[in-house]
Amino acid sequence: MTQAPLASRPHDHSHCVSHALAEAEAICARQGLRLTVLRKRVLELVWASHKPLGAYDILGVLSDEDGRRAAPPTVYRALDFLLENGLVHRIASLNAFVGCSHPEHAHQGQFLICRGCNAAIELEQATISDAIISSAAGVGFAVESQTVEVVGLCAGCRETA
Amino acid sequence: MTQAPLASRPHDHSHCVSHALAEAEAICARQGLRLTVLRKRVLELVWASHKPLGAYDILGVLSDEDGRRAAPPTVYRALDFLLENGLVHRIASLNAFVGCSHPEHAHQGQFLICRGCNAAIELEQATISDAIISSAAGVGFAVESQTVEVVGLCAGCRETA
DNA sequence: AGGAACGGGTAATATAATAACGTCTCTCAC
DNA sequence: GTGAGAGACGTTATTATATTACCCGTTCCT
Repeated sequence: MTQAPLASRPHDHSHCVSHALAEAEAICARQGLRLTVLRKRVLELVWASHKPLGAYDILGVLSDEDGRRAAPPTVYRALDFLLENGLVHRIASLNAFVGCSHPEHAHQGQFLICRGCNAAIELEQATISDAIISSAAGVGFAVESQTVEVVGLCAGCRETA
Repeated sequence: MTQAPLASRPHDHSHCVSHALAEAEAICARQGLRLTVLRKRVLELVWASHKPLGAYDILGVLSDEDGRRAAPPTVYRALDFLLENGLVHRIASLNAFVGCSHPEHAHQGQFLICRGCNAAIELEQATISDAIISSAAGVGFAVESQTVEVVGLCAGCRETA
């Protein structure tokens, strides 16, 4: 049994944030991408917790914090950039966004979403994607992208309950 | 290799529709549920093809066909009923609905969505859900519901391409 | 300097879903 | 049979999510 992921247990969360930002800087520098102030701020907000955050929540914070009421495209453009470059994931079943735990390499996220604490735990299990790919192949279907989003209770919330 | 599912190859689709409606009637009768005219019509529309259909598409058809402009709650209530009773599935990544191929028993659908023809092929593979459940268990997470939605190309569209 | 590419502001609109309230019609106990 | 309650559905309004179109300024390249 592997160690439970950080998202599902108490931890010094500021490490997550600073680590994610530093990694984003490094990746963008390496690939010649511009991590602008806005994009960095949006990434920071998404990483503010392990709970997926809606675009309009981000919009609300941005609007509050600098007085100027930000408009949707501002946030969606930043999110598009972050998505395209693998720095955040979109959770389709929640219409929300969460920081990517492993931005250093391309991958499809698999998410465990706790209905107790709302945290999204990112997995990257070959057993799951392999099962999907081979089941699909069995009916002649060629997989290009996968969405795996699971709702349930994380270890912490199960104890509490 | 199992036989390719109907959704992914040419077939007499009217059989799908009449079979689905008959099965829905039977299930509702058995469980004392009321498959009203509206609910039946919505189910029929969802089954009109194997392509997931948006709530507002359904709304459009209903409005057109009987002159009275139907309102969103009309459709959403019918869809809620059909979802609760396992007669249709919702595809979160498309905000759309598709007829359930196996309404006779409760299950979570797994979907292969073809980006060529837009058809959604429903799977029910234990290998996939088992992989998910055991990966989740590995981090102490108890699964309650799964969303598995895969985009790619179906057998027919691969040939064509 | 000229101009393409990019980032981002702004207004409007599209798309998806829900809330709140009213009415009608069953059904069932009495 | 009648009235109370439940369920189905109409109607209006509102909220939530996302995109389009257009503009402007900066940067970078030549």
